Amino acid sequence: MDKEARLHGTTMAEHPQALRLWLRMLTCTQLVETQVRAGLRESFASTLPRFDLLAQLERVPEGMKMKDLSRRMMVTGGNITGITDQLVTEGLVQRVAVPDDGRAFRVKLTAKGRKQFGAMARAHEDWIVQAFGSLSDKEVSTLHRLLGKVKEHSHNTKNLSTDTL
Amino acid sequence: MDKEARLHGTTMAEHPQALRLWLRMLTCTQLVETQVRAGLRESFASTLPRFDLLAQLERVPEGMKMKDLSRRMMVTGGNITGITDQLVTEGLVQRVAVPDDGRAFRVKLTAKGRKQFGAMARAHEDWIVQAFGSLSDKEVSTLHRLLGKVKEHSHNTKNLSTDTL
DNA sequence: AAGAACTAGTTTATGCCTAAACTATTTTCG
DNA sequence: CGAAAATAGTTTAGGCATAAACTAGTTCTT
Repeated sequence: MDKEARLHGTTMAEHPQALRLWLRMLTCTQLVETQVRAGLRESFASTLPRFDLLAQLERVPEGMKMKDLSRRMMVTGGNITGITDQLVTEGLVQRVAVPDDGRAFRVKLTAKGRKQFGAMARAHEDWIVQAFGSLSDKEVSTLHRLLGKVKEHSHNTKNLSTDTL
Repeated sequence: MDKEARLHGTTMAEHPQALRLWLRMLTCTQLVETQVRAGLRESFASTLPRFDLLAQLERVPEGMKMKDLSRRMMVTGGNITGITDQLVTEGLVQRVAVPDDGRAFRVKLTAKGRKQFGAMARAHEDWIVQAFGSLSDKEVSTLHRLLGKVKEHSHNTKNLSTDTL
C-alpha cells in the first residue's frame, strides 16, 4: 500500500498532508515569533530567550538551578550560561550558591528583574492574544488539544529513530 | 470589561488560553525541529536551513534569485548569502549571473544537489509523517485549517503594532 | 544625461543555538 | 576508604539569525 505509492514515484508530487501541515506550522510559529521578538527589542531592548528565562523564574521565588532551566527551556546548558550572564549584567537575576551542592547555582529574579518582567509579560500577553485573535475560543481550545497530542506523541517516541535492534 | 480584569490584578494568574496555546505550539515546533535537525545532521551531515534552501530550488530548474529565497524562507538577506556559500562549497548549488541585471544571481541546484536533496527529502518526509503520526487525517486537516487562519491574520496585521497616528 | 532613489547582494557586529570537550564537585560502589 | 561514574556548570568551535551599514548596479525624475 505505502510501497505502491513509492513505486509510482509520485511521492514528491503528493506532498502528504503531514508535510503541508508541518510547513504551515513552521510558518505560523515564525510569524508570531518575529512579531514578539520585534516587540521585545523595540519596547524593552530585550530578546525572546531572556524573556523566556525570566518567565521561568517568575513563579519560583527561591529560584531555579541552571540545569532545570535548561530542561524547562529545552535548550542546551551552555546556552543557559550565556543568557544568565546577560541577565546578571542587566541586574535582572542573580546567581546564588546552593548550600549542599558546591557545583550548582540557584538563579533568582532580583527586585528589578521582577518589575521588569511584569511589564514585559503584560505586553507579551497582548501580542499573543492579538496573534491568535482570529480564532474563536472553541478553535483555540481545539488547536490546543490537537497540539497536545502531537506533543505527547513526540515525547513518547524520542530517540527511537534508529532502533533497529 | 477587559479593564476590570486588569484592575483586579489577576491577569498573570489567568494565563489566557491564547498564551497557553502559544507556549504549546512553540514546544511542538521545537520538538519536531530538534528531531529533524538531528536526522539531517546524523544521516546527511547537513542542517535545516540548508535543506530548506535546497527544497526551495527543487521545483524551479532555472533557479531563484537570492532575494526571492530570502522572501520565501522568511529570513534576512545576509543569511541567504551564508547558506548559499556553504552549499556552493559542498557543490550542491551554483550561482549563475542574471543577464539583464548585473546585481543579481540565480541560484540553481547542481546535478549532485538534486540527487542529494532527493535522498534528504525522502527521509525528511518520513520523519514528519512520524511526528504527526498520532493524528487522524481529519485532525491533520483541522489543524491545517486553523493554522491557516492564524497565518492569514498575521499577514494582515503586520506592522500595525504602533499605529496610533 | 545626471543626480537621487531604489534594489540585489554582501559584510559586520552581536546574540542564540548546538555538540562536544573541559573543570570541578558529588555520588556510587568495589 | 578511594577509584570510577555521574552531575552542574562553563568553554569552545561552528552555524544561523538579526539589524544595520556598505557596494555596486538599476531605475526614476527632471
